[in-house]
Amino acid sequence: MDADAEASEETGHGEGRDPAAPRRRTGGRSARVRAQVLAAVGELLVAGGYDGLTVDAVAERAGVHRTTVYRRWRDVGGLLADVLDAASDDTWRPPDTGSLEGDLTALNQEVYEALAGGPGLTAALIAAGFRSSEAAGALSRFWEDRHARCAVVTDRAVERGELPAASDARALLVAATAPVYHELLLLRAAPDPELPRRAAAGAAAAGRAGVYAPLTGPFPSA
Amino acid sequence: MDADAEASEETGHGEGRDPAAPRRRTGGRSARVRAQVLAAVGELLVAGGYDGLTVDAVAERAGVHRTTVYRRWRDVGGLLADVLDAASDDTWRPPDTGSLEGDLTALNQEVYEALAGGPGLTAALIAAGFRSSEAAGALSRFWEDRHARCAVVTDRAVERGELPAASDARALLVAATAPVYHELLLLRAAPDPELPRRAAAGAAAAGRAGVYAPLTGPFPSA
DNA sequence: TCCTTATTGCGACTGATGTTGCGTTAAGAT
DNA sequence: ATCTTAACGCAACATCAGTCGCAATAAGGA
Repeated sequence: MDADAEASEETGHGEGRDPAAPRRRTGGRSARVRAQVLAAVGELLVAGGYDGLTVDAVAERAGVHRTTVYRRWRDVGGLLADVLDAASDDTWRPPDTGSLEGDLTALNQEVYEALAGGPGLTAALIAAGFRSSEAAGALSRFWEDRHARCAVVTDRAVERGELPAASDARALLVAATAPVYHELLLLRAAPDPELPRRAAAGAAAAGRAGVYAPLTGPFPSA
Repeated sequence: MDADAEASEETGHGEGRDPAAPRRRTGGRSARVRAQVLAAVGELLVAGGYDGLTVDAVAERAGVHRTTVYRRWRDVGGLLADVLDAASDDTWRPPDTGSLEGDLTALNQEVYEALAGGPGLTAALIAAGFRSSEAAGALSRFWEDRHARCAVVTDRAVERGELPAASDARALLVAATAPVYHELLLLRAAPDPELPRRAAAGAAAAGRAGVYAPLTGPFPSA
């Protein structure tokens, strides 16, 4: 990761700067190149999936030389990692349907639609995570962010009395969504429109049964 | 797939054979080459993961020429598909611990141990499924076989009264195992020794609640 | 044993991928 | 305006993946 990572300090110190720290030039041309390249990545990805995404194709479509892309992003994984980081500052919120099972079903529906229709962006990013450690890291950050935002789903369910207190939001969310990813991505099963609802219902039932509450008794010790 | 697939007929017909069907030579040298190559694939895979598995490396380690590997297996995906098919005729049986949750936990434990320790064989095969359609097909066959063998877990649970009748064995199995794959393979979370048991408990609780029984009432019609 | 030919070995070739050295452009500070 | 040098463009180079034509080997049947 040598793109971005601009330190916010060492701007006006003048004298006491580290001689081994070159000042980045992030304005003007560099910013324009970056924007062109990231746009080209997105366009090529929706056009031809992961397999159509080569460094050469990106450079050509961005109107930039191959070497520039190699030096700044190293490989396709680095490109996707940058795209993912740049697109993660969106305003996504989990759905609020009024019930735990409804929220989880709606979440699964989003996952289902992102994965069911052919070679989509999501599948390409996940596939990239198996090739590039940079893309894998960006994916982990992306998912961590999504899980943090989804914690409110569990909180609301606890308030409604649908779940025992102190239920593990992450485990519940994984239980609900993992079957959808597993069926469509790993097992490559034929898309079943009932899958989102059924996986959500399973996770919700397990949650109601207290599987994701670490302690079922009233004594938190031991 | 042009390796194996030896037709069992047209052995002694003599006169009426198809002129466009060349007789395969599966004995002696060809069999030895195949064994050497598949062994080399396994050794390289446990040594360096998927990224260390190139056709050239396989050929060199097997003491075989590159062209031979390209002609018989086409690419790395074809190699892995053949390895997977050759290794699938084992005598694997699902565990029988006496309870549904115990069986699912033991299954998840196997998955966990196959995925938790570094870049294992399983992860390499799954990663290959994202690159080669041949490897993806072999993986689908492998998983279908495993799921069929695991149906007995659900049957036994129904007999014991732990599950309602006509529970969907596949959906239950996916609900139990998917979180393990998802955490370790996609989310790349730190291995949690409690994960197999917890995921199994969640699926078992959902199963007990009747989520995987299509009809809860006693009337199977409509 | 001999004959046919499937299969393998060999080397040359093409194209894609990734690297390096060097000259040019322009960002940012003075 | 001027200077320093980070970032870019360019071309040559190196490496790897994959294919093709041809000769050598050996499997399987007569």
